[in-house]
Amino acid sequence: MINIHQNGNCLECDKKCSAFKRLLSEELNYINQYRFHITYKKGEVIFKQNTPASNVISISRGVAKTTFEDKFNKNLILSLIKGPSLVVGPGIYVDNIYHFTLTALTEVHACIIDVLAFKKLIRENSDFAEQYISEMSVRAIRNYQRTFCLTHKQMHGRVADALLNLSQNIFNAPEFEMPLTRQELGEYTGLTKESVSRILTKFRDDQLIQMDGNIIEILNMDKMITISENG
DNA sequence: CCATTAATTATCG
DNA sequence: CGATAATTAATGG
Repeated sequence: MINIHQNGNCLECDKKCSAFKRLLSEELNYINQYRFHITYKKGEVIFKQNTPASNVISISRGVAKTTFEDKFNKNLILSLIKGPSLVVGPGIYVDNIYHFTLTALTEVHACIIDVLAFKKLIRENSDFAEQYISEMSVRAIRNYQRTFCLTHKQMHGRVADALLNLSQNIFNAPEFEMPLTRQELGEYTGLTKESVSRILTKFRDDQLIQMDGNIIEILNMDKMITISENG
C-alpha cells in the first residue's frame, strides 16, 4: 500500500460513485479534505473484518471482493464489486467494526474517506443519503437472490449463477478474464474447488463456455440462464 | 448430490 | 526448481 496521490479533487473527479454525484460543490470540497487516494495491488487487503471501521471506501477503478471469514479457514465471498462503487461497512451505524474483509482482485484505485465526514454528509444532504439508501437496497435485493442460490440450488446452478454475475454485473460482456481462482469460485458458490473445476470442464465439454487460460466466454447464454433457473 | 481424499499435472515466482 | 494452483478419479456419507 504505497503511492499516495493528492492530484485532482473530488469536484473534478469523473470516477465518482453515484451517491457522490448528488453532492454540492461545497460538499465535494469538504469531503476532499477527508480522503486519501491510493492504489491497491491485486491481492491486497483494503480493510479487514473485525477491525475498527474508521473509513468508507470509494472504489473508482478495479474489481474487489467482500469475504466473511470465521476463525479458521472457511471463507464465504459475500459479493463482487466493480468500481465506481462506494463500499460502506454496515458496522459504521452499529458497532464501528468491519463485518467483512475487502480485498482487491485486480489493481484497485480508491479513495479512503473518513467515516465521520461521510456521516456528516448523510445528515446534511438528504439527496446524498437517499442515493446511498438506494444503493444499499440494490445490494439487499441481490443478497436475497444469493441466499436463495446458496440454499436451494445445486452445483451446476450455483456455478452458472457465478458466471452470469461476473458476465452481467461485473464485466458487462459474455467474455471476460476470470478474476477469481478456483478456490475463490468455491468460496463464492459454497462448493469445493474440485467441484467447481469439474463443473467448469463439463460446461466446456457441453459447449456452454469456452476457456482459454484465464479467459472465459459464455457461448450459450440462454442455456446458462436455464441452468441457473433450474438450479 | 456433493465433499473428501489422493494422485497427477500445470503454472507461478 | 520448489511452491502453489488446477485437474482428474475414486470413494463414501
